[in-house]
Amino acid sequence: MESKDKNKHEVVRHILTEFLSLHKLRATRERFEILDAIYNINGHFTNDQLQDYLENVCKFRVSRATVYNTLNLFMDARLVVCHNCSVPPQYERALFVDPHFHLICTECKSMTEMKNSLIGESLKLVDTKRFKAAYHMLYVYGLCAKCALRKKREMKKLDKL
Amino acid sequence: MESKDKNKHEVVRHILTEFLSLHKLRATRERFEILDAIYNINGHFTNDQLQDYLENVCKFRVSRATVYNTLNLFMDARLVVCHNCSVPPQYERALFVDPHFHLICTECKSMTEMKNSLIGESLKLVDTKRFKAAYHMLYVYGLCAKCALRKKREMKKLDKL
DNA sequence: GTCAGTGCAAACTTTTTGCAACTAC
DNA sequence: GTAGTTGCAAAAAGTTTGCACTGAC
Repeated sequence: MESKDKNKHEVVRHILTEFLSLHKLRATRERFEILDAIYNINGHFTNDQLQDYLENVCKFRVSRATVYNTLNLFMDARLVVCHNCSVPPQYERALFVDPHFHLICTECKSMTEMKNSLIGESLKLVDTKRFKAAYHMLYVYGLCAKCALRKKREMKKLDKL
Repeated sequence: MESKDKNKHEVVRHILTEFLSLHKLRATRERFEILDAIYNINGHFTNDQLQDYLENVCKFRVSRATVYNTLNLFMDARLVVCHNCSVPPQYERALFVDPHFHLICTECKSMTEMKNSLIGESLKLVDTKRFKAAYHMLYVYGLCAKCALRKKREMKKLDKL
């Protein structure tokens, strides 16, 4: 593990420790193992994929319910964000990621990232009296290259009928 | 019904007719009743709420499966958009709505709208070669006023322990 | 007349819950 | 020791599917 990565893990573990202590919750091994796993995975993952990763890569068994519970806890702690655009939902770490938004294909439901630095500024306009904004998600829906091509072909076929 | 509203319904019915004909799908009564209902409802609605509205307000019985099927069809036709941020997902008409984005409370999951005219411009930058952008959704997560107050009180309570 | 679309119920997937056992504090 | 947390299995919630019937073309 690189020293930069080691530091990343230390930072998020510290945030979790603080959060647990502030909310009078317990520092269980499960919570820290799951946190480590999440900050080792690059990109998006589902509940199931996280459980598989824990079992196969980290050699750490957890129950499905605990993964659910822990992901919810981490979302409260702002350590993880959830993308509900697909079923099952996909999760992603909230810290140590470059600002980006998501391109979602309305056909195949695939989700890809695109780097972004523009939106953040506009959001400062959000009324802070009636709503305390913490973070935002921008989803751009459309067609990925593959599906756009396939759809074009299907349309041509229909025309010929 | 106002003449503006009547026109709105005619426009979306026409779009649906075109879409169905293009895709060799059938113009069933169900599809048009559901379309009318959607463009009468203001704001967001769930599958269930739509079915209730159809039954109680429109006096038109449809099966749950048909509501699911039809909403999926309307999403393909870009007549409806879906917000998956909550379970069950909420739908909203895609046309005849002012540009807006959504404020989602991470505590109570409530979703409110905020008018917006800024984001659209930035999106023109999305690479059109690899992804054909059609529309976008911006979700701002945070705390609604009610939950922010409640959380603040809870924190104070914890401090006293 | 044909076959896409619908209604209904059953099946399936995903998430939550209840309870006994465990363990952080 | 107490009570929060976990694992497991059962239940609940949400969505899809199979099949017989209906109705658009």
